[in-house]
Amino acid sequence: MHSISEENYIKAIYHLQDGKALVSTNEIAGRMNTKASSVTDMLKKLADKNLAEYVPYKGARLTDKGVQCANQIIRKHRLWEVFLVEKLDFSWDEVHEVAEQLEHVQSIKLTNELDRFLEYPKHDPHGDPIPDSNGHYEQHTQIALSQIELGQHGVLTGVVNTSKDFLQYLDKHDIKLGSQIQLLEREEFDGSCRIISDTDEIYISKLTAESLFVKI
Amino acid sequence: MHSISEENYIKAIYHLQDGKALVSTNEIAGRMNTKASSVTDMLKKLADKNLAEYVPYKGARLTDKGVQCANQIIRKHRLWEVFLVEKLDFSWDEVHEVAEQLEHVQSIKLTNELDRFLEYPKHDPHGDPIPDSNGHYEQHTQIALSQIELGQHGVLTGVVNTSKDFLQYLDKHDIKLGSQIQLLEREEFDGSCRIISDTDEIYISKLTAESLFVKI
DNA sequence: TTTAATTTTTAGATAAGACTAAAAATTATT
DNA sequence: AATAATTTTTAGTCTTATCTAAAAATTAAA
Repeated sequence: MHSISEENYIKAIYHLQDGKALVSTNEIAGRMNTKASSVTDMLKKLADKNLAEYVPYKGARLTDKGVQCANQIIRKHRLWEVFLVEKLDFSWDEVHEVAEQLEHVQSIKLTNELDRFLEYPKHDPHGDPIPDSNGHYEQHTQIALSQIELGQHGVLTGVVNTSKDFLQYLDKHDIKLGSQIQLLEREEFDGSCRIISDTDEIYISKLTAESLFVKI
Repeated sequence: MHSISEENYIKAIYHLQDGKALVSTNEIAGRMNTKASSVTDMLKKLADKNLAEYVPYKGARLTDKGVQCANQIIRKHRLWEVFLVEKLDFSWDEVHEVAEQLEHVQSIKLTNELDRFLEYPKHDPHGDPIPDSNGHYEQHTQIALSQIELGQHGVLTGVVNTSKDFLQYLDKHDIKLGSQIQLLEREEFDGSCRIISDTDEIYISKLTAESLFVKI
């Protein structure tokens, strides 16, 4: 179908184009650790294949066909992440690199059977939604833990910070997707919070509270 | 580590070199659907990397390092085949193509965790042995069904013919790896056999009997 | 054992994808 | 608005892995 390189560009543009009319060559180069000239070459190719609209000197954006393609890659990536964490005991911070490889395996049957085997998960281990076989997904109403009211509780559904250090910090405190979280107290002067995660009472910083998303 | 192309050549040489002192360029080209000139190029490269010994005009053979590498690729391939059949409901004849892709994913942790998840299977769905993480495997004592004595029984441990048609034929008659098989009768004039597979009594041709291997 | 047939290698070309350096276009600044 | 700074593209090179066609080596046959 498409080369691994093409797929990686499609994915990068998809993640960058959120809202924006056009994504610039340099933005793509930055995200992919490549040079602008390489990006230009690929944008022409993606435009030829009707996967992206490309306006020289202005940037590019995925066509509907390109978005569809991106959704399938993301679907595979996130399903594999669920598999690695739930079945193979990987931790949050270890899955990405391997999922980057697995997402390029071409077999519609493989993807759909994996989906079934995992019992049609709606979100990956970071809380990001998993598109179904038609590319559709529900963006759940999540709110940052730093935004909810005192005493309120919710279920951890996602994180915005996916750095290794942060994910390991969460693991250490046994804060995981699906954890029941209640906000007990918030210090006004520094925004730090006292919360209950499942049964443990812990203190978290403002930055952490802003990085955790819950469904209320 | 090694490119996908290199890995495919290593695998091909490994399967061809059984016993033989050297595998010829043309044999490799034939197995890989490529041209002899491409094989020559790659043999030089593998020799440079100390993965194969290459004697111009004579052929090549894997070094110990090459054999080790081949075993790891085969280990991954066969583990994925088990996964596809046991967990994702693939049939025998559907797994190969997908496993060919999955075997190139680089992550030692992935391979070993998959092995654990599948409970350290000793054989793949075709009965071929799966090397352990050190590259060792036990070649079990299997014998063709056509060779055993009347009345004797065994467990189906492998097939030599892996054509789609043959595997589908076996599925149709519910003959699968691990099936308890007993030889009831053999016609001398054409070598066909009457057998019991688990609970079903069926007739099979000489060719089929020669293609089924059992552990007695 | 000399010629014929086959196999293998070399030489040169091609395609994908990435790079550097220079040129061109765009945006920002005075 | 003219110049400076930045961004983007073009042109040309490199690497990997292929291929074709021709040359060289090996093997088979007369």
